[in-house]
Parts: sequence; structure tokens; C-alpha cells
Amino acid sequence: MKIASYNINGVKARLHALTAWLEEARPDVVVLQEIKSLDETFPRAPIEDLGYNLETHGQKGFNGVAILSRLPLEDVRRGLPGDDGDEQARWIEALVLADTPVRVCGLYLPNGNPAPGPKYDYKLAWMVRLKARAQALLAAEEPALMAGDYNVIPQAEDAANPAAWATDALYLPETRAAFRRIVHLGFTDALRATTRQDGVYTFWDYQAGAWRRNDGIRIDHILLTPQAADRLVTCQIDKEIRGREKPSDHVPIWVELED
DNA sequence: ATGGTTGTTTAACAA
Repeated sequence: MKIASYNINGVKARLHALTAWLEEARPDVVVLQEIKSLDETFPRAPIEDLGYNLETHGQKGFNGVAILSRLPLEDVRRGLPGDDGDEQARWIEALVLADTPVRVCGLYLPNGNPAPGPKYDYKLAWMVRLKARAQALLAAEEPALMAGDYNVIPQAEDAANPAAWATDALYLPETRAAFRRIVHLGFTDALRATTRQDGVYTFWDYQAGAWRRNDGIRIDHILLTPQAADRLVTCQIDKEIRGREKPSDHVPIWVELED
């Protein structure tokens, strides 16, 4: 089973880029972030016509996540538990009904800039809630993964120019420590487990020629429970997508799991 | 230090 994550940066503006990639890459399951769309204005038909079941968790103007799946979905859950007052659409999960069912969680972790400040406080609080959900996933002892835009640069080798990010919410020591506290519960970072080389990025800013200069960062991650990691075949990044017309500033990352 | 770019939406905000 091929499971991908893609921060699409506006699904309506990116519809052609998305459908072209779906037809080429043919993932079985996709989690999208930053759909920037309400559920009722999400362009469903072009995606359903490609054979995908579609579940959205939208919001007007920004944020918003979705799950696309060629396989049936059940037990769809919207919103990260732990704060009923949180209005931001950043979490969706579902059980994918394959021969061996896999729980797929899609997340859009808060950016947190500027730090320090209330946005950074929200990011760190959200990561505490994410840790709680992650612990529950591990306790279930089932194949599961959490995929998405984590807005976390885990280590210096995950940025072309780490010094430029020194005071950024994506790279502050407290951010990276919070990410490690989740990974070290027992998750496998799929890209790190299958790729030896550094300089593998998933995001290049639109500004200042970042793509042309390969001034990227690795912030889109797929974390696997042990039962999913046992099935991990490969993890890849579709870097070439970033050089196309009207691209998102992120590219897809995907894993292949044994059926 | 600052600016640079894009999407959603029309004046900024978020990234």
C-alpha cells in the first residue's frame, strides 16, 4: 500500500497539479494539508472521478486537511483530541480497510511564528496533545502512521542553511525537543529509516529563489508505529514536483507498506 | 536587517 502526504497550499488553486500527480503517482491513500477550503467548496468531483473516497475537515481561508483513499475508510475522526475550544482544522484520521487495516492520521502542525508569542504557545500546546494521541496509537499495537506537515526541522542536516532558521519556530530547541519526545515514544521516522543521505528536503520557500538554490528544509514527515514500521518497504520524496508550473511550496512524501 | 512570493480574499493575514 502506497500512502502519501502532500501540503497542497490551496486545493482550488492547485487542482490541476494535484490530479496530475495523483494520475502519475497513483497513491492508494493521500493526506492533504492546507486545503484552504470549506468542506462544501472542496472540489470533490475531479478527485472522486479518479477513484478516491474523500473525507475533508475544512476551514474558511486557511488550514484544512483531507484524506483520499482508493480503499474503503471507516472510523473517520476530525480534530485533534484534547481541546474542545480549538477551532483550527489540523487533524483528520481514518481506518483504511486493506487486508491488514492501517490507521492513517493526517496532520497540519501549527507553524508557530513569530516565536516567542501566542502562536508559538499554541504550537507547543498542540504538540503536547499530539503526543497524547500518539501514545494512544502505540497502546493499540496496530499498524498506524501519522503523516503531514509537522512544521518541525528535526536536525541541522534537515536544512540547507540551518543558521538561517536559528530563531524560527520550526527549528527552536524547544520545538525539536517536543518532536523528539513524540518520536522517542517508539515511532519510526520513515525517511530517516530508509535514506542515508542528508540534504533531503520537502519544502522550498517561494521567496528569494529558494528552489533554484536548493535552499530547502525537511518538515513533512511520516511517523510509523512499530507494527507499521515492520511493513515499511521504502519512503520517497517526489522532489521533481517542486519545479513544475504553479507548484505548492511543499512536495509529496510517501511510504510503501507491505500488504 | 530587509526583502523576496503565494493563496485566500479585497485589506490584511498566514506561511
